[in-house]
Amino acid sequence: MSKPINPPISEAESRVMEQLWKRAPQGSEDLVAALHADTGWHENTVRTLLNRLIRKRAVRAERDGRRFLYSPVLTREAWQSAESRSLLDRVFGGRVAPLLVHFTRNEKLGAKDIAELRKLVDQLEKKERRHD
Amino acid sequence: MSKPINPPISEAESRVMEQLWKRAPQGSEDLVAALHADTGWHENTVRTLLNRLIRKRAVRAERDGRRFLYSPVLTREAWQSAESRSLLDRVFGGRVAPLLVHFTRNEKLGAKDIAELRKLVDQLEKKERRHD
DNA sequence: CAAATAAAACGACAGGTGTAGTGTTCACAC
DNA sequence: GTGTGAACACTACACCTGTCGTTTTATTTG
Repeated sequence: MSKPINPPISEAESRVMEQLWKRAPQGSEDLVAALHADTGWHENTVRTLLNRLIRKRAVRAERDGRRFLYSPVLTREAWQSAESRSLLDRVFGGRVAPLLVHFTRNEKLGAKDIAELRKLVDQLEKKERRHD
Repeated sequence: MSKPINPPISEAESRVMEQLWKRAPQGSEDLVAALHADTGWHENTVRTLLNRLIRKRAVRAERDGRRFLYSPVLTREAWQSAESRSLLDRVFGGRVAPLLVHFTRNEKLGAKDIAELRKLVDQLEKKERRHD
């Protein structure tokens, strides 16, 4: 049983993940091209990041003839969850309410955001009543 | 005019800030004691962190006889804002709604949390109407 | 086959972080 | 005025990150 390790992925690494979440599998050529366009990174920078992501079990590489095809293993949702939870624990003592207060107070929300939030609250209340 | 630099403060450094946010100013003795109790850190570890925080302009030290008294310069709110914004930009593409959806969906909210959220939404809607 | 090249592997290096160890200073107790 | 000890300063060091450079290997082509 090889212990599954999933260390946090770094900022630069997450840029690579973004590409893979958009489309997968992809060969390194495409990844290098897209990321060079986005960030100016050198080819080897991208390869290094890919290898680090593989070591972290966030990406899988499968041979395709002479090259590799890369696919994400970590999902975007799982990553968002991990990062969100980290913020919640580190910065807001694990309590959701202060975090939500912070975001609703300090970020400019458009009418659409507010509508969406209201829908969420309605749903939450309904579930709460059903569940009491 | 020395340009004011405020690099991000690290995880360990934030633990020191927490102590200073609870009470300030404090001498290093108290800080060392509290953080040793909380984390097991050695005295010198705490001093190193304090010095790094001073270099980052997040903490101020004033002489008090032969010792120093330390006070936070960075406020907890400013730090929370910076960290939150960083998550928002890095992980949610700067869009608040998906972040809120994520938190309300994936974190268990108690009745109190929900009530608080509803109050917030009500306020937001009122402001929105006033402001249309 | 030998040369050219593309892809991958491996190595590098500076700056940040976590976590101390060692050196220095200065008031105080003789 | 000398030794002691608390508080501070300086140094260390391994690991992570961002960012490549260099070397090896496999493939294509004249």
